[in-house]
Amino acid sequence: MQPSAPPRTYTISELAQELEISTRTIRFYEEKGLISPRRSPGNQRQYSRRDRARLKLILRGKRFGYSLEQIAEMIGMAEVDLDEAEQIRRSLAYGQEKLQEINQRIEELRLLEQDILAVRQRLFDRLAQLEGRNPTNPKEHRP
Amino acid sequence: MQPSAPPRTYTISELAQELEISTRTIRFYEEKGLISPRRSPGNQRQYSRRDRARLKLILRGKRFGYSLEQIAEMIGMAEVDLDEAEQIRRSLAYGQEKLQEINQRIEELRLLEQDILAVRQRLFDRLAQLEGRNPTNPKEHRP
DNA sequence: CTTCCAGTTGACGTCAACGTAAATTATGCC
DNA sequence: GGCATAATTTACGTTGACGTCAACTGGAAG
Repeated sequence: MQPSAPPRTYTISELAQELEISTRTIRFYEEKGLISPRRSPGNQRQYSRRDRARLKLILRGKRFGYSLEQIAEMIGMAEVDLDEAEQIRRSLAYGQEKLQEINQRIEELRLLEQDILAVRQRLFDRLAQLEGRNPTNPKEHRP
Repeated sequence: MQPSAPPRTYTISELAQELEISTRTIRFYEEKGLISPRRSPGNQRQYSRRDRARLKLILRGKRFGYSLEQIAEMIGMAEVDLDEAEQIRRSLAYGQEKLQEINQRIEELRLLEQDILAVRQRLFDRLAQLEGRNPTNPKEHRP
């Protein structure tokens, strides 16, 4: 048999470029305990596919207004002073909540859509009014 | 005919309480040009139903990670130095983009859901492993 | 009119989430 | 080895989004 296939790794700048964030940001996430990549013999960070997926999750969470702290909880990094099994149970429960939140958020997006549609409607009406009043001259106002 | 019905107004603290934000926050949004409530003879802010709806929109936008600046654009307060019609056209175009963004975001929420489900799956497996391995544990499964 | 609470305008403080700069070390390539 | 890139740590700076405090004013209840 062959030795296990070489798991593809990424450098920090590769990921930074692909995900369109700075290396500083990635290191910052590590400071906050959101990721913990392996290190090379020369102490350089080596990111696995899993690390990459996690970064994507973080960014996705951010785009929805979650704070890094909330994201950390979501991933299950909190409550480190519990025994592992209990820690996992808590994380599972937390994740359950988050899943429900997501469905609520989808509903909210629909509401946001309605809001924007309402604003558009008003703008549209106002525009028709403006243009309807001055069929020939786009700028003239009352003398 | 009756004189126009008295349009219901709100004080700043009423809104703050209802929307669960501070009065400071509301005034801050005004500083940033996001709302411009009328003033009473005594110079106190009077919020209309429209103002209230706008605040809700702002908060909703925030929950999805939009910055106040982006929200301002969304509402159509930018580019004040254009003539009104052109300004409205821009705002309409911008709104169109936002509507598309919203659909993308709904898709993204589905992805986020998948991410979390994946994390959960791993945690779940790990938990089963832990409990399966520990014979003193009440939840023993092995024969 | 006084009292008292709600509201107003500054001005300064704070905290999260990075940016930036400097000094040092690794890695890839000739 | 020698050189140019790229990475690492440390430290300080910045920006957005408010919080907090102070000094003042408005309004209505007694």
